[in-house]
Amino acid sequence: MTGGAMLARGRGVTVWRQIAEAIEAEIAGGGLVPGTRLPTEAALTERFGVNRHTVRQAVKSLVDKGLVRVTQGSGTYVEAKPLSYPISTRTRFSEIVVGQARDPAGRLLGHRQAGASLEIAEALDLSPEDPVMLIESAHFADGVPISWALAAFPLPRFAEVPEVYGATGSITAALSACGVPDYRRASTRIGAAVADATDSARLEIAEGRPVLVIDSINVDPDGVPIQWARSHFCADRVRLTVGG
Amino acid sequence: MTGGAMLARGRGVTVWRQIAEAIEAEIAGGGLVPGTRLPTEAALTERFGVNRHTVRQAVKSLVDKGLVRVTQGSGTYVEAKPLSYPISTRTRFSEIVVGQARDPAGRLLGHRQAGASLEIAEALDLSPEDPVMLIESAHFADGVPISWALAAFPLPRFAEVPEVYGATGSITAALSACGVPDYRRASTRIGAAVADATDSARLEIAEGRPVLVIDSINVDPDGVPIQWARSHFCADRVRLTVGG
DNA sequence: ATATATTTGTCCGTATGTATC
DNA sequence: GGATACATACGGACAAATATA
Repeated sequence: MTGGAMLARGRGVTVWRQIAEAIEAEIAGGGLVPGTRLPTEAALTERFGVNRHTVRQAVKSLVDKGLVRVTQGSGTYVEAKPLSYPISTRTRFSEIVVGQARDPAGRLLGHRQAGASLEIAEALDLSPEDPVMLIESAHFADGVPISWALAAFPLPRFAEVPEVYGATGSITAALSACGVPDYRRASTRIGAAVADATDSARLEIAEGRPVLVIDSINVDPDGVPIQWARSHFCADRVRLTVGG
Repeated sequence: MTGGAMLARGRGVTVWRQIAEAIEAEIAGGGLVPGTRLPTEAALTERFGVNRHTVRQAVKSLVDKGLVRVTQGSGTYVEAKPLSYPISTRTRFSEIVVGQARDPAGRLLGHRQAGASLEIAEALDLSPEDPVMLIESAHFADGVPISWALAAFPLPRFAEVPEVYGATGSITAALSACGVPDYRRASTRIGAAVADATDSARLEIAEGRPVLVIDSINVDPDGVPIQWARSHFCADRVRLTVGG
């Protein structure tokens, strides 16, 4: 038995592609649940009766499709299916995650006071160099990093934001503590980039993977801008939706 | 005169970064209009009194920021500032481009009849393998590629789409010729990826640059799905906006 | 159409300052 | 302090793509 019984050689479909499709079918069919580890390269090599490089090429194609993630020294893991992330006037990270039966978390990475840059000043209707509170945070679903963000809040009104956010992991709670019971999304700009070293570390993805970069402005019920944010989403783990 | 009078060495800011910021300031200040060519590497080398490699690193950082584009053998050129692309129920490429004082164009790359894939069948409310017309097209602003798309239309209702689109470069005109005077966007899903060989060729960008991948469904006034499309936007040349 | 010059891309090096352990 | 790794800065040669005469 030389293995590779299901492989059709010399019929126009490369071997690595057949292997990739076989694994993909297992994932789609539910045989491989998100989070589980794929068989090792050695095991796949034996199972399909091919060279290790062929298996690696197949796995690489699945990585490029965002279906699996490889961690050197650990193994290859099935990715969760992308989070569907609606962009609306009432966009709340935790509500979106809970709505898809997953467990949200937010973590404060750091904060500092600074003068508003030109961009932030314009977004928040301030003058340049007016004091703002900058906070960096990371956001997770089921423990997997989804996004990280740099956000700016006008001072002195929102001086307590870092403290409350650090304790609760919730922007909604932090704003509420500052006397803003509700807020809504006033504008959203969406771009894309490739992950740099920071994205790579915070999102636990390789440099060069795609990220969605979203600039947003939230306003209070009176329409006064209270938060500017630039969020970096791991594009492999999220699909933004608007309308329908 | 050894050049580089405005460079501050040994003060914590690297030389290549100072050069990049100097060029960026010229672009922001209007001294370098979009489309114009930057001085050659040799010229910048002399002007700043540094090694060519240092200039190249500065230019590379501007490329990564999407401010300039380099073409081997030709030069490096200032990029146009990104097109602001609103996503709404009434999204029309040509209207958006004209609204920003730029010149839109659409080109038919190819078309073929095929059976609907699972994804397309679901989007258009058909059964799998029902006949659809697939067309590939590319879209430009001022002659610069902005996006390309694969679109599917139900048959036989939209058999004439390729012919009219090929002649006019307008989806609106093609649908109108098939008896659909108006249509609206029913759903939009946004993801991101890195450019593959196809994206690279059609958008005239390097492989590995970011692209925005947008799946959209358009419906006629009765709410019947008439078009599914997967568009690939050059992320360096577009910012999607929603709301505000 | 062909040849030449121009311009960027890549590779081989060397040396130096800085951060880290 | 010493060892090490890494990014920066510089020098030169040639290849590849483009522009031009």
